[in-house]
Amino acid sequence: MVSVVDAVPRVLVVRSPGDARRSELALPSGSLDSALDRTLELGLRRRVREQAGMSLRYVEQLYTFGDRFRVPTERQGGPRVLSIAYLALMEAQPTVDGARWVDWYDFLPWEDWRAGRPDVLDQCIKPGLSVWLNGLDSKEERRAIGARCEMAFGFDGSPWHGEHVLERYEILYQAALVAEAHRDRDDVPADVRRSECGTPMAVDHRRICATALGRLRGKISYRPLVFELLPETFTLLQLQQVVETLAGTRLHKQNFRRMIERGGLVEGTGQRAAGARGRPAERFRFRPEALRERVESGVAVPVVRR
Amino acid sequence: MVSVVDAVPRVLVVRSPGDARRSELALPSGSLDSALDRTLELGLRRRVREQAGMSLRYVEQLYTFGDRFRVPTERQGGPRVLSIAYLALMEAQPTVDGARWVDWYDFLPWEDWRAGRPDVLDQCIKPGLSVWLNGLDSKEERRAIGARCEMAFGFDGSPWHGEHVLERYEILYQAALVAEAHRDRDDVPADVRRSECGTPMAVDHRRICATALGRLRGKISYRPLVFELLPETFTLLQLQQVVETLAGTRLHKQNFRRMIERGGLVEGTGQRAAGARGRPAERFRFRPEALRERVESGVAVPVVRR
DNA sequence: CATTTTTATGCTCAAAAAGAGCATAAAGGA
DNA sequence: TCCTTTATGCTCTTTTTGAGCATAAAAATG
Repeated sequence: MVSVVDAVPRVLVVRSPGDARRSELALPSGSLDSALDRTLELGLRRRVREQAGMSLRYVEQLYTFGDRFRVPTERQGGPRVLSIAYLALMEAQPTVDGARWVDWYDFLPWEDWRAGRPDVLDQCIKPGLSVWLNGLDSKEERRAIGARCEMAFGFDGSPWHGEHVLERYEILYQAALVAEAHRDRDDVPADVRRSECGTPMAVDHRRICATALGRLRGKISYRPLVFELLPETFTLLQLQQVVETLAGTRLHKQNFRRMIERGGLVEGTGQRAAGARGRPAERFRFRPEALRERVESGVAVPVVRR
Repeated sequence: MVSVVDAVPRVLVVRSPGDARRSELALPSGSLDSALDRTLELGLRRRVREQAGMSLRYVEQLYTFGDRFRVPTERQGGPRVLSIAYLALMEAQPTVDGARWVDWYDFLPWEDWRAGRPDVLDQCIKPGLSVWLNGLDSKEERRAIGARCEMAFGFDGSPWHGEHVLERYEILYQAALVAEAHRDRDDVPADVRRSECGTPMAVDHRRICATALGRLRGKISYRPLVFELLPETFTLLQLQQVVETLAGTRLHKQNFRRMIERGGLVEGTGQRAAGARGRPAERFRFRPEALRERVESGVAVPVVRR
């Protein structure tokens, strides 16, 4: 469950059950009630309604995670657990009991380029990956994995691909630069406790967050998802900030406005927003009819039109 | 499992188990062996290796299907079945026993626009949907669903969106224009046996095919998936035909060539293809290093660059 | 063998879109 | 009043797209 407030992307987390000393931050979860739930998505909605009193609007299935020993109970002979992760977009709502909205980038700080290149990249990740690479046995492996790191993190002039979030997390996990790797694996020597990046989460929930952010970044450019995160009417600056927040980068204001307006996804209401700092902005609303008019985005697929 | 041969997209199907009279075409499937398989994907690969003697290259998780009564055994009190569908791309290989490569568009004929607007659209689908719409009770519902049909099938000037494959299948299923609807549901009067479109499949496998085609169409434009379906070296016409085959539409040859070459994803080998009809074409090969140089596709996300 | 057909490939031209930034408008605060 | 801040309009250049003409190099045809 994701929302955006004040230019901060927020994800709903709870304290993981279990003993308090080792309690970790976790995504809300629960098991499927075969008898009650006609579909997986309806089951999810029912659970959220009952437990958090919220009714979800936009929901999409993200990925099914099923690696062995993914959850600790499997190590003690428990059954194989499959987790079907869903992504829900919403306006922020007050939370009940243990649940909190937490800045998504607390968990993935290297993904936030809005204030320029994030410090953690040069302070922790680049040196950490170097150490890891040098520790690898085969020269061939060093070269291949080094290239993979370059591509993923945009080192040495490689471009940064916003949507490769999962790839970056996987690398950090393998390099034991996230705390979860130390927790889960035996092969990390205790003295190699390298600087760890970002706030850890329970089980593989940080991987799920990374999957979700990557999916979202890939999708905002060709699907009108952002409007799920905004109120009924909004200014173009609000819209821009939500996109910036998810994309993790700054946008060119005038050109953003031009594209939005040309796309026709949005229409002015004539009202202006009050209370802000400078000149008041016009309020816009999403125009779902636009979806019917819009043409294919068509990147690199030049169709013949007669 | 998908391959492309001679400009025909092919999907591997088997005869569904069960008694021969009611035998249907089905996608290959099997259940997870918790003990053997460390990850879901490895389990899939093992199964394909053992049962079909093929080793898969590109594999991606598609979707997890979990509606109640999706498989018939659930109606007789059987356990809830979750199916985690995967999409694999490969060069066509000889098949074993019951397995066959079947033209994907046999199952989804309305998706193939390569030879112009498919007949089935005007002959079956448009009239069939009209009958269905007129049979709906509320006027409001007729209007809303009518608009959804227009958008999905591009009636009345709405543009055709290649990747909305699943949406179209869902509509046809609800309108009982595919045989599966008659098989699964009780609410379809037997006398309303409207003309049915395409070859039916077992269980919800045609829905899975639709999901896969939609995913593939959405993804080919920004990920180099096509090369998984091609041999080591290939001509630009072959490459174009594979894209056309998946996109279900014709492309502009010269511009396609220009885009491919500008993208740098491909490099000439200097060899020329023999045996063809006209002037022999140069053979190209995929250039994975290009991924490192490529910039973001960036549709509608105008980043500020300093 | 000359001619036709077929496919490959190079190149041009106009229209549309993207990238960058200047200029003016309209508010609040010092 | 003047300064700061945000909104919005507009220009200008560079790229990218969409369309199609022209030529090259093979096989097919007569």
